Amino acid sequence: MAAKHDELMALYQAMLAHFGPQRWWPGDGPLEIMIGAVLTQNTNWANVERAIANLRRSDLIDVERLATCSLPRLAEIIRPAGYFRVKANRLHNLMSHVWREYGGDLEIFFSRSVDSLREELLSINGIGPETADDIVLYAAGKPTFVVDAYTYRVMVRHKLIAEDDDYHAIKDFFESNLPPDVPLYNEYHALLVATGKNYCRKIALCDRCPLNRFDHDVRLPNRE
DNA sequence: TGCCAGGCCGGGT
DNA sequence: ACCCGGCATGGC
Repeated sequence: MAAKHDELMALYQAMLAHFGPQRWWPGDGPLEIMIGAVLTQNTNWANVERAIANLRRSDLIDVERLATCSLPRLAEIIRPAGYFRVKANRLHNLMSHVWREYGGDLEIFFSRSVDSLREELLSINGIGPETADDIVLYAAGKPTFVVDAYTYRVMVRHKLIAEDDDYHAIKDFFESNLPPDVPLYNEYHALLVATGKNYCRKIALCDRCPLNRFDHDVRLPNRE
């Protein structure tokens, strides 16, 4: 436990020293964070920002209006985010749930244990483990560790996890070796994203990838 | 020009 | 229990 904790903190400090504080989530308020979490599924954040700007222009940063907006109209508004018909459904599912069950009151929705909130989010069609954890950590401000493609890429590259570890195994590795500290989980995930963007995508090619320079530039722990 | 981006679901084996 | 195709825009 202690050894893994130290390695994880060394990685954290290396990333922080190189990239500086990321100050996530790059969105305004809990509701926009929830919206962004859905829209950014497998999608570049720049496109998500356009979609959110459209929602603002249409005065749709609102649980009730999102829950009652027609799907074709919602889809057209979020078009720049890609997968727009799928995401219109997912956004609608999420907002309808919060509207129906909590009258759109996020404070009430978030007033429960991490596990209870996470399970409830996962029960909504279109909300998978990463989107649920994004919402729990960044919108609700509760300690859950977010795992995504960049997390996997960085952690496998440094042999801190196995290639066939699944979402829960990776999440559990962090949570078992770090204290449940919200600011730490927040910044850690954001730094993994900043770092992961600079790693080549195909692990098999990594040894010859020029971006391996980050092993030295950043002085990330590099276990051979 | 083709590849990539902060997933998730549903159907087939 | 896996494996896979589908979903889609915009930037480099």
